[in-house]
Amino acid sequence: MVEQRKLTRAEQKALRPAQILAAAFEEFVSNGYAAARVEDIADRVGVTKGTVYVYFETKELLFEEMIRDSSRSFRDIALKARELEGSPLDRLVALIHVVYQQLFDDRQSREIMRLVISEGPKFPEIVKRHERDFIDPVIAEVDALLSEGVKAGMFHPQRAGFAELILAPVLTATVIRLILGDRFDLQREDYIRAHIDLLLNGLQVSPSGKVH
Amino acid sequence: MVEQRKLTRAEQKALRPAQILAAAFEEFVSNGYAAARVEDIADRVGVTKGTVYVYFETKELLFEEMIRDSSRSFRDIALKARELEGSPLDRLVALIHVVYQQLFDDRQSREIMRLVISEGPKFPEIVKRHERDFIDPVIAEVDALLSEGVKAGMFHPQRAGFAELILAPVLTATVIRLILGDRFDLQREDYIRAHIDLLLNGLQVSPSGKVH
Amino acid sequence: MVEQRKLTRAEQKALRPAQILAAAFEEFVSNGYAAARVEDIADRVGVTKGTVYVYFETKELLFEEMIRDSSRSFRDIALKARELEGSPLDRLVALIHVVYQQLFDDRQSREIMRLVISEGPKFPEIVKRHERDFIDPVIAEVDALLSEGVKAGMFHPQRAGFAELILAPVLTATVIRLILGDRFDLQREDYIRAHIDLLLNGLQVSPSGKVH
Amino acid sequence: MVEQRKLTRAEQKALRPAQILAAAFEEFVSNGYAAARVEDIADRVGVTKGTVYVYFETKELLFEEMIRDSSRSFRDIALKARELEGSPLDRLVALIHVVYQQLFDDRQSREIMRLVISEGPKFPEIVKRHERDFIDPVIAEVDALLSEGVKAGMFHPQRAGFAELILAPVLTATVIRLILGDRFDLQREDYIRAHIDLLLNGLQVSPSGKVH
DNA sequence: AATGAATGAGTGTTCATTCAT
DNA sequence: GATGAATGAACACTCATTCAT
Repeated sequence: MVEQRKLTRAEQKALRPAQILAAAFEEFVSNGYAAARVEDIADRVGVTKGTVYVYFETKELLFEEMIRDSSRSFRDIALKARELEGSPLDRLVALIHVVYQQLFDDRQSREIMRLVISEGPKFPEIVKRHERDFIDPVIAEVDALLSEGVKAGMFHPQRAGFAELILAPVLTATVIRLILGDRFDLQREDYIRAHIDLLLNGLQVSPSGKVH
Repeated sequence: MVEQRKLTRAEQKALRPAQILAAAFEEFVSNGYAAARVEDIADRVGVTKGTVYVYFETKELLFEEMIRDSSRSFRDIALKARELEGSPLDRLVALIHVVYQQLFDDRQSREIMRLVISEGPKFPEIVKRHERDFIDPVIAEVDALLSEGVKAGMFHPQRAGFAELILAPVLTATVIRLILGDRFDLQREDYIRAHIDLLLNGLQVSPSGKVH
Repeated sequence: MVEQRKLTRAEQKALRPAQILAAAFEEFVSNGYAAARVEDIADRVGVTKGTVYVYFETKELLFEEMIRDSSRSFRDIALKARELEGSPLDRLVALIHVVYQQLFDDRQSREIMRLVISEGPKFPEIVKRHERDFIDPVIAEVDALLSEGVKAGMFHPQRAGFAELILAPVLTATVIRLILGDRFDLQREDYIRAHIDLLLNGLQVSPSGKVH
Repeated sequence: MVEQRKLTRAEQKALRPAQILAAAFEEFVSNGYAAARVEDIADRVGVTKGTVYVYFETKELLFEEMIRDSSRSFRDIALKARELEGSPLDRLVALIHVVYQQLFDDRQSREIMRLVISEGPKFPEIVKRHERDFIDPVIAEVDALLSEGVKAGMFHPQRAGFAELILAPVLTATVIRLILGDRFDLQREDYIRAHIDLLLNGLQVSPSGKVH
């Protein structure tokens, strides 16, 4: 207790913003922006409403800072994508695994995605930032990998035109998980294996050039 | 428009529910459930708040009925899926096209998807209904097609395990469109063609059995 | 049905006001003036709100007419009081019985009394009418009886000064019944007998002139 | 009044509930539960509607707490009844005086009685509490006094069967006062004297055992 | 006469925000 | 910095009343 109090006085206050942001994440995620109550956020931290306003000017600014704060693991996708090594194929497969880890597995990322979808129309800034910081870089990275693979003769040029197609199964699994919650019961490992296998090799037994 | 003032009371009345539901769709889509105002819905129809309550008991019930009402083209996916004819491959391709039309192209379906994602936690009934009426039937239909194709020796058994993978590109495009709105600029035809091509034939030039 | 319809067409309408007044009595009694709903009154009759307004201009006027209409058995007390015959004592006893019948026994009278107590401050006219038509005449009649009895040497002059004292037990029983409702379990006959016995003969074994 | 502005926030706050309850008493008494407006209660205190809700969750709970709070002098009847000393006769007479003081004289008690009569059907809890805390104890006390007096040979056994009869004149005077308001002009002292005299000695000059 | 759709003025309640302590 | 009492602007919902049919 002696040491805790020493930490407390000085550090308690330093921790406040982070505590409030964490509480805000939970409340905004559970209720959405409009229905979340500042008082419930304060209660979660164990302080009163007024205290929240000491650190954040308005509910709106708190929301925006919370989104920024909770997008960390989101932004890590782009970071990790850039650090990959090996052949284009290896890096593609590794990148896919990264997205499963950072997006599908990570509750925070998933819920931020929900909030971007639901509150986007009201907070265009947030959408733009996510586009700039996450979507665009990842798409760019995938595009680079694909070009490289095509140049190396590994990937079919006409099938490497859309980066979105490469990651679609992760995004789809994530969205379904957002919608169904705990009821979504996916064999994660099998799904990822099938994802990569299908992506690389295709569904048909006798591949044809026919386009439908 | 020419004979609009000919509408009798009785005709007016018969139209009211549909008018209100249409207005409710716009308001709930723009603002989300909590932030939408019953009065704005009424204004949109050109009536007063009280009139909305003549037809819908509460804001909550209005929301639920609006979701049900606006899910029509959503539910048509499952309907149309069942009517397809031809080889498993033909039907698979046709089904994919149906989903682009009914989900990706259709603003109503897209926005309902946004609302299911954002309001789902608060309206579990709605999620369950969508799961039962849309998600499950479509997954089942795709699964049936895949089994049939495998049996016919057309599809690789180990790559036909997850129906979600087949449709992932449509869902992903839809979600990105929800997030980016008008800024999402996709070459629809090329994307669909690439989707199907990649799905059937795979990305790699020399397919391998290697699993990553 | 044949004969009923004949009655219906012509008489249904003649009955409407009475039906509405009866329904209004129930609703106003159950909920009080402010909380009663015109629509509930209409529902009770099996017509729509508009019909009530065909017969009664406003909720307020309906309330007032209902009170007037339902005060019949109330007003009969004064009427019956005037028709009594016999010695002052006989008439006094008979009058007491009449009040038990017309007020304590009669649900309508009791509930009108409740409404006069509760809505009186908002409807002073109603109170004045009740004072003039019921309270004053009955008090006057009792006073006349008492004077006569005193003149005849039957009643103690100093104990015959307040008519209210004579009827207090009936009013009290009625008020308690209003408050407790079905939980009020009074041995009616014994109570009336004790009322009259006590009134005439007093509680003390050795009466004294002492005043406390 | 001189130092009124000296009140600190804390002191103000400590007073608020009592102020609101007092204001609520006036508004509920004047208008009844349904017609009373929370805003008028707030205005009376000099605060805004929101402030009332800081202290009382709902209008209904405010009403119930107000009734409880304003029933003090009501409950004192039972308390004072238990502290009486002297012969059964003395105590009976003293008890009657107590009821005149605490019920007939006291505006708060009278108006609470009005509210119990008018709002009882909607607030059965309140009625039950009043029955348990006030009606039953007083009846019990009077019954005890009567039994004692009968045992002591002071009271006629057959005329001492109903406690209600003993107090009926007070209740009756109170009810009439509730109905007539300021127009009720009673010679209080004479009435009380006549009440007790009549109760003890009876109306008849030559008492008879005859029962009517 | 009867209907019932529509109105609009209200009313209870909520909640982000402020500010004196 | 932290509090929490107070505010006031909203907002869902109600209901007496009207009126075209």
